[in-house]
Formats: sequence, C-alpha cells, structure tokens
Amino acid sequence: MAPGADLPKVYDPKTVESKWYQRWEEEGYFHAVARPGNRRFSVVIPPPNVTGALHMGHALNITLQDILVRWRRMQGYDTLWVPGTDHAGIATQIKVEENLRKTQEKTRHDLGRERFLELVWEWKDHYHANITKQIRQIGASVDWRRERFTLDEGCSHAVRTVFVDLYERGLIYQGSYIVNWCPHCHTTLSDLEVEHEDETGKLWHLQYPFADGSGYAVVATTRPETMLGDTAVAVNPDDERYGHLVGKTVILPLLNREIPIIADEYVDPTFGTGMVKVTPAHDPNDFEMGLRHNLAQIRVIGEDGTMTAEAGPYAGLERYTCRARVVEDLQKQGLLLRIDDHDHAVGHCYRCHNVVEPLVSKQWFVRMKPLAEPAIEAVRNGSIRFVPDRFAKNYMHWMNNIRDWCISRQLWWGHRIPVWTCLECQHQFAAKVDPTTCSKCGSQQLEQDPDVLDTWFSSALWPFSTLGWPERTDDLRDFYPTSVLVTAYDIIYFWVARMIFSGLEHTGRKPFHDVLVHGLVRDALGRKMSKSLGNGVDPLEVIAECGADALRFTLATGVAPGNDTRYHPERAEANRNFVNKVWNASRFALMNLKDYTPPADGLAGLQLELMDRWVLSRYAATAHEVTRHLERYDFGEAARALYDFIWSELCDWYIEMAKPRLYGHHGAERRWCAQTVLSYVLTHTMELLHPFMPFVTEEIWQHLPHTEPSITVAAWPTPDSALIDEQAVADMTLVMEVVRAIRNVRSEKTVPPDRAIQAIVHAESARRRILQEDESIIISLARLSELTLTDVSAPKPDRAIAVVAGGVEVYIPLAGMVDLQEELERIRKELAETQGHLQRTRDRLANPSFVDRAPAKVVEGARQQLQALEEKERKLSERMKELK
RNA sequence: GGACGCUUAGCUCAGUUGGUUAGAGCACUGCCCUUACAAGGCAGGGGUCGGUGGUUCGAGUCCACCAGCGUCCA
Repeated sequence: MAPGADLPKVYDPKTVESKWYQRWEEEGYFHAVARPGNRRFSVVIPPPNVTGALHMGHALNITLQDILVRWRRMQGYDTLWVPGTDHAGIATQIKVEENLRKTQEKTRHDLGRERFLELVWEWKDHYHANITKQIRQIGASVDWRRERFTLDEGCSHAVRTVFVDLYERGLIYQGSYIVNWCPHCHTTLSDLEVEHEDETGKLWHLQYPFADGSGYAVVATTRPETMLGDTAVAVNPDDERYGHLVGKTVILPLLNREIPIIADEYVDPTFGTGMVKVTPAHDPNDFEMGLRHNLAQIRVIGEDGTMTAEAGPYAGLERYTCRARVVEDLQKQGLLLRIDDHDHAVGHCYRCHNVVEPLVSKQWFVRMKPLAEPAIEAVRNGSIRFVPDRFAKNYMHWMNNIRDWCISRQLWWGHRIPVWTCLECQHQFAAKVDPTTCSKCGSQQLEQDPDVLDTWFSSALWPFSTLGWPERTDDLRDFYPTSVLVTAYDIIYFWVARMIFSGLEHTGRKPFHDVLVHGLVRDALGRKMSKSLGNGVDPLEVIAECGADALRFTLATGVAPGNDTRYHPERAEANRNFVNKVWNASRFALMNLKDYTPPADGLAGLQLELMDRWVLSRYAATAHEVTRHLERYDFGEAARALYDFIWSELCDWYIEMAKPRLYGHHGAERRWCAQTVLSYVLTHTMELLHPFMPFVTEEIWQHLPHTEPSITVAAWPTPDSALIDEQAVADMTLVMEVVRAIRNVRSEKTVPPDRAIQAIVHAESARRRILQEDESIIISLARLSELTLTDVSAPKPDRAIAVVAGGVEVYIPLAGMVDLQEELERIRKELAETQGHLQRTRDRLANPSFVDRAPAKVVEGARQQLQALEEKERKLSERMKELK
C-alpha cells in the first residue's frame, strides 16, 4: 500500500484484526521451517480444554507466549509454536453426560460405550472450531499446520508407547489401594485433583465397650458413619495412659464386631482422647496402619456414595443419612459421649466440588520414586530453569515427597488403558497395538481394561508427542527440547512436573529449558474468576470493545513476574486509548509522508538537527531496553518502556517539535530530513511494539516504507549504538525545561492559549547557542511572540516574572500581570526547596565515605548536581534581591 | 504445622544487580475542541514505600523479627 493513504480518525480494531490474521495465516508466516544451522525457538501451547471457552487466564498465557514467539521470529530464529487442545477427560465427559440427560433424559450407560463416544467426538468437533477461533482472535502466531489434540492418532501412539514401556519395566502396576473417589463423577481422582477446604464440622466422641466388660474406649471421629468399617482401635505406643490396653479387644457398637486395640506410632496422643478408631478401607492413614497390622479392610461405603451390604442394617443409606442414623443409634444406646465443634479439612472433587470419599479400590498406578529422581536433579543443577526461580522450590518440595500416581479413571472419554486379560489363562499384558490373541496361550478371549488414563498422562507427553515422538521425526530433531514453557503456577504439579519426568524418562532429554511461570487473572475484587461466581470476564468481549491489541497490552503490562493480577476494565480502556494514540500519531506521520521518498543510504548524510539526534538516541535506548527486558521475560517493563517512549517522547515532543519542518516552513531540505527521521523512528518503533500489539502495528507498518512483506517477518530492530547521543539528550533537556517553564508561567497566570507572549532568556554562551538552534521550536511550543536570548550580564528586565530552568533565567514580561508580592513568595518557596536539596547534596559530598566508596559515576553525578543547584540558588537569590 | 507471596498516591499496580527530589493508569484541580488524536493537549495537587530493629557512605530495594491479607503443601 502506498504511504499516506488516508486513515480513519479513530482506530477500528475489528476490520484490521480479522484482515491481518487471515493474511498471516494464508501467507504461512507462522509455519516453522528449520533452516540448517539457524537458531531455533520452539514453544508448545498449554493445550486448553477442547470443549471449554478461553478465559482471561488463557488470554494472558497466550499473550505472553505470542510476545516471545513474535519477538524471536523477528530476531530471525526458526520459530515454532505448536497449537493444540486437550481432551480433558472428566470435564468433557461430564458436559456431554449433562447434555444427554437434559436433551434425551438418558445416561451414557443407556447409549453404551461406543455410541456415547461418538457423541463426545461430535461434541468435541463442534467446540474445537470455537476455541481455535478464539486463539486466532487473540492474535496467537501459532503454526496451525502442526495443530495437535491429545487424543489424536500421534498422541495416542505416544501414550501407548509410554504406557507399555512403563508397564513392562514394572513402573506401572495395578493394586488395591486407598484412592480418592468422587461419588458424583464416578471415578477416582489423583491426590492433586482433590481440593482441601477447611470446614466447620463436629467431632463425635464414641464409646466402644471393652470385650471384657471393664469399661469403654473413647474414640473421636469426624466421620462417624465410617465406624461401621472399623477393624481396630489404636493408641500411640508411648502413651502411658493406654499401654495396658493394647492387646485387649472392644466390641464395635451397632455391628457387635470384636476388634483389637493396637499400638501405632501414627496415633497422635494429643488429638481427642488419644485413642482413634481405625477404618482401613476409608481413610488413607488408617489404610497404612491397616497394612502394618494386617487389619481387614471392610468397605462400607460404595462407589455411589451409599452404604454397602457390609454396613449391615445401614446398607443402602446415602452416606450422610447414614451418619445421622449412626449418631442417633449410638446416642440411644448411650454410647455417644459428647459432640465438639471441630474445624477440619475436607477433600472436594476439583471438577464437581462434591466431597471426595477415600476408599479402597483396584487401580493403576505409576511408581514415582525412580522417575522423580532425574526430574529433581534436572532442576537442582539448573538444566531446567524456573522463572521466577522461587517456583523451583515448590516443585522440589513436591517432587521430594512424591507419591505414586493413580492414573486410572472410571471414564469412557480418554485413552483406554492398553492392558488386556486373557479370559482363558488369566494372562495380563499391555500392548501398543490392540491384540487379537493372548500373547501367552493364543486364545482370542481377551478383555481390555475398561478404564481410561488420567488426562494428565497424555498432557505429560505433550512437548514431544506433538513433535512426532516416538517416531524420530525431523521436528523432534529440530525443535526438541522446546525453548520455554509458559504456564500458570496452579498447574506446576499437575503438568509441568509430569512433563519433566516424562521427557527425561522417555526422550532422554528435558522437555524445555525454561519454565516461565505466571500468575492468575482475578476479577477487580481480587477473587478467582469462576463460573459459579459468574465473575469471569470473557476476553472476547474485551476484544470486541477495545481490540485485541489493547487486551494484550493490558495483560502484558499488568503483570509482575509470577504474581496474580486483577483485571480492571479501566485499564483495557486506557490501553485502547494508547492504541488510538499510536494510530493517530501514525496517521499524522503518514499525512506528512505522502510525497516522501526515503534516502537510499538510510540516515547517513542527513543534516540531523538536535531534535533528530535526540529522538534517535531515545529510540535507540528504548530498543536496547525493550530487548533487554524481553530477554529477562520482563514483559511489563518492556511494554512500559515502549509506552513511555511513544507517548511522552515521540508524541508529546518530537512530533510537536518537528511540525514546522514537516509543514515545510523551513524549506524542502529540512522537511525531508524530518520526514526521514520520523519515518525511521516510527517504522522501527512499530517493530518493537509488534510483539505486544500485532495488529495495529502491522496496519501502520504496511503504510510506511518497508521491504519485507509483513512486519511479522521484519527484522527486530538492533539500532546502532552510535545513535545514542548523550549530548543531544542533555541539550534537548534544556530546551524542554525552558519550554516547560514558560508553559508553567502561562498556566499559573492563566494566559489564554491563543495569546502569544514574550520571553527573554539570560544564558551563558554555550546554553545560548543550544537555545538559539531551537529558537523556533521554543517559540512554537511555548507560544511566544518573541524570544530574546541574551547574555547573563545583560540588564534584567523590569516587571517580569522570572524562573530558573535548566541553568538559565527566563523572564516573562507580563504587563499588568506581575504581582510583586506573589512573585516574591513564589521565588522564596522555590529557593527554600533548592536550598534543602542543595544541603543534602553538600552533605553527601562532604562525607568522605561516600566519595571514597560510591562508584565514581555516582559521585560525579552528585558533583554535577551540586553545581546545577548552586547556580540555581545564586540566580534565585539575585532575583530575590532585585525584587526587594 | 511447613513453604511462598503481598502490604508503595484516593483506587489498582510497576519499581530490572541498593545510588539524585519513588513512577504509571484511573480518579482529582485549572486552562484549552491549537489543522494526528477530546479515547486528546497543557499545567498541577497527592505517597516517605505495613511496623520495629539491623547491615551500609547510602535502603522501597538486602537481613531479622512482628502484624495483617492471600496462596500452596501437610
């Protein structure tokens, strides 16, 4: 497009965003190609739930990744960002089941496994289109040609391979252990999937009569219904109160079962009475105790949350109804000693939030200890780096205390466990390919395990399964290990830890170099966004209102590394305004670049003026700063540097200063020079801003002189350090200070903006020369009718307001507006401030320790400051005398 | 019980290896629809950085303890 095409006055994100994303995708800019010998940058997206909708957390996660990916792509890396989605076993199955119940009043069992799964796949296809569209709307520069799904053929193959390998090496085993059971979702959960919440409950003190009739053992419990499954009473072996009881038996009330009193270290003598009931089938600790003492496991609560036949007269009762009945019956029998209030942690299902029931069940587990060791080492020795590093501590703690991972789920939606049992010879074996005959006896009577794997089992393989593992693909060779994994801290254990040990175990290499951890997006009140609270903010709504660029910038600037952030609509609006500012500055530039032809040799050979050298220096410094911050994953700081440069320097000063030249008031040559600098700075600033705001920057950049077809593949700016010009910055500061001083006086005296006033500046020759060069700038920016520059020795004007700025005296004769008393007061105040500051600086420099020990640069800075302050004080004092 | 985080302007938050007079957005005050932008411009008010003690020439920044809030783990 030709430079200078007319642009609308207000930026409209909608048309621009859809247009460019489509173009980028069509042109294949996001498609990664590994060029021999080139640097690589690869990322796999944390796969969102395929049937979910993107929330603010995803938007943040995707934005941060996209900033990194776009930046590295521009830096020339072969950049791959693998997109994809997760089948999310429980969450998805629940949704489809609910829908089935609502629309057809059927359960999955009515349909049968095969038909039900067909339905889930349809459901998945429908929602998949939705979520990938959302990822596009945020602007994610992912390689759609490499999109993956955790249940697709390749991922499934990887899952099979891993499972069979671990199975055959004895690292996957089946066993009856106590597991977390969700009676609502009808499946086991891993320890991680249980959320503990403190609840106010009761502590019931129950009396179990000794079998010999010598009295009662008093036990305290928070779950009296489990007493039906008690198989012992335990005391601490060191508890002198009860030592003599060990070996005796009690009669379990209600069921009249005789159970032993045992001694076990686990019992806390200070809890309750120091005697506890032991229910090995329904409590993790009791389970362990049961194993140590060879106690029977009597399962009295069933998988649907009702009491089993073992509960005798209570069989069939719902667990809480049973609790009430047990308490009532014990009370009737006089065996309920008392009830205390008691706060305790209760486990809830992280999906449906019902109370989880610990029960003994036959499940599949991964033996974790051997897998954890290399995973611990990789983080310990820095091979894998957490950013911020404090998260490594959490990881280590969890890994060091890791327990075996229950991986079987009683669901249909997921990777079915690839284990078959021969109905003839009972041989059990795992297989990568569905077998038709028993590997031992050849029988065709095979039965596959009905359960599926924990969704996280497949997610754990994501960084390499998506690249083609276990095949030795080019992608695996070129892009694995991935560069960085970007994720929120709430899934470090669920996901990051499991990817690390899986990667190390199965590929022999770490899955990624860095783990960039970010926080959660909360609502304006600091609450976690959730469906039940209804406080979630839909990122797409924000995009509709403010544009994707504004949303991205809001998310990028609102975060400190690893910390949670609150979403405030006002901030998105503020950034929408920033996008509009960028738009309008560019619009102005383009209006003044209509007939512009850039020089062949860049900036060389231009007659650069002070303002040019200044803005180029500030631009170069900004470019270095942005790059430095990105290298440290400091998105917020990088964005802030750009925001400040663009708004406070480029817009507020450079563009304003350059206007007379751009309007041609100073001839064609000076106009062309200003055009060149403006075009250069704007173009490269758009490039720096592009990772944060991909859409608006592309739209603007396309209107500016360019060679590459798209800003997405433009080179990341690495400005020549020679552009850094400290002298220009210092000189420009003087000009700006003089302008500000005059504006300040105008404002205080409420001089109407359209009234031009006079100013007389007394300055020594060096400063006078600088001001002389930019005389016209000062005149236009401060709205002067006349600017007189004279030597400090010249007589001071009468009846003028005087201010000291940047080491020069500025006099503004305002006939009839100068109030002597007011003027004296103002100067007195400023003098006092100056003297205070001066005193502090003198004190510092008078301190030999400071002069000796502080870096030379700091001391030199203080000396210069002292000089400036002394000069200012002198001038103010003189003025004071004159007025008196 | 253990670990971690937070506490900075009225509100929400930044503050990169300790270094001048601590920043931003929103809100607030005054002037202005000046031909890029009123989703804007110019000028301004406002905080001593939760508390105490310490290290240091120098602490919002490092250390210790305390308080409040929050999160994770057990």
